[in-house]
Amino acid sequence: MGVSETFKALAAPERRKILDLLKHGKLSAGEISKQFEMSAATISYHLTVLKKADLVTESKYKNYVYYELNTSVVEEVMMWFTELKEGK
Amino acid sequence: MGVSETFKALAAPERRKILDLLKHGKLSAGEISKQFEMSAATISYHLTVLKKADLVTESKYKNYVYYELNTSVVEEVMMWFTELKEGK
DNA sequence: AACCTATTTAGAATTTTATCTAAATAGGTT
DNA sequence: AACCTATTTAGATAAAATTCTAAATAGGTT
Repeated sequence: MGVSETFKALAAPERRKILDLLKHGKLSAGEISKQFEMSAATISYHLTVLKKADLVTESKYKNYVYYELNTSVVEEVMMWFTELKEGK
Repeated sequence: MGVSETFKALAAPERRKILDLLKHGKLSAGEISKQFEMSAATISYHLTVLKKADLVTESKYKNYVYYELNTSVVEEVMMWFTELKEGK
């Protein structure tokens, strides 16, 4: 829930790719997993990191787990950058 | 020189604090170091990380090394966020 | 040259991350 | 209930990041 977790989450290309995939809407863990070479367990790990950083939210339907981009945290980090740039 | 390096560099609170210190102008490695409990060697390490991420630039004067914020990379990362948010 | 101050580099120890396989859990369907 | 599919958790291993102390380098001053 802190800025460190957010940046840490964004530091891995795999996780940024996941966010990119989610730009156009919800996807299940499996649908996300298919876009990578890594094991489903590893993708699950990356999804957990993104979830802890509040960059995605999850919802369940049947035996699927859907992930969705959480743009409010993106706003928060943009704010951080703006303040850095403006020397506030 | 990549987005990963930038985010990785920003993920540590010590390094974000260094950037904050540099918001109002150049500081030498020693002046920065004084603001932390850590050894000068460790701060030097963090400065190297920031330098590799292009978040700071360095210049030498006498036996001092001055560090300065590099705002152009900040712009670049803001762009990345904007595209994520706008779903481009 | 000898010395002093500032900073970085080297090497070691510790912690954190990332990945895999195998097993566990959860929800349907037959 | 038995089974199948989707996903996560556990445990192990390997790699990367963080920190320290001690030594090396760089630039002045005396």
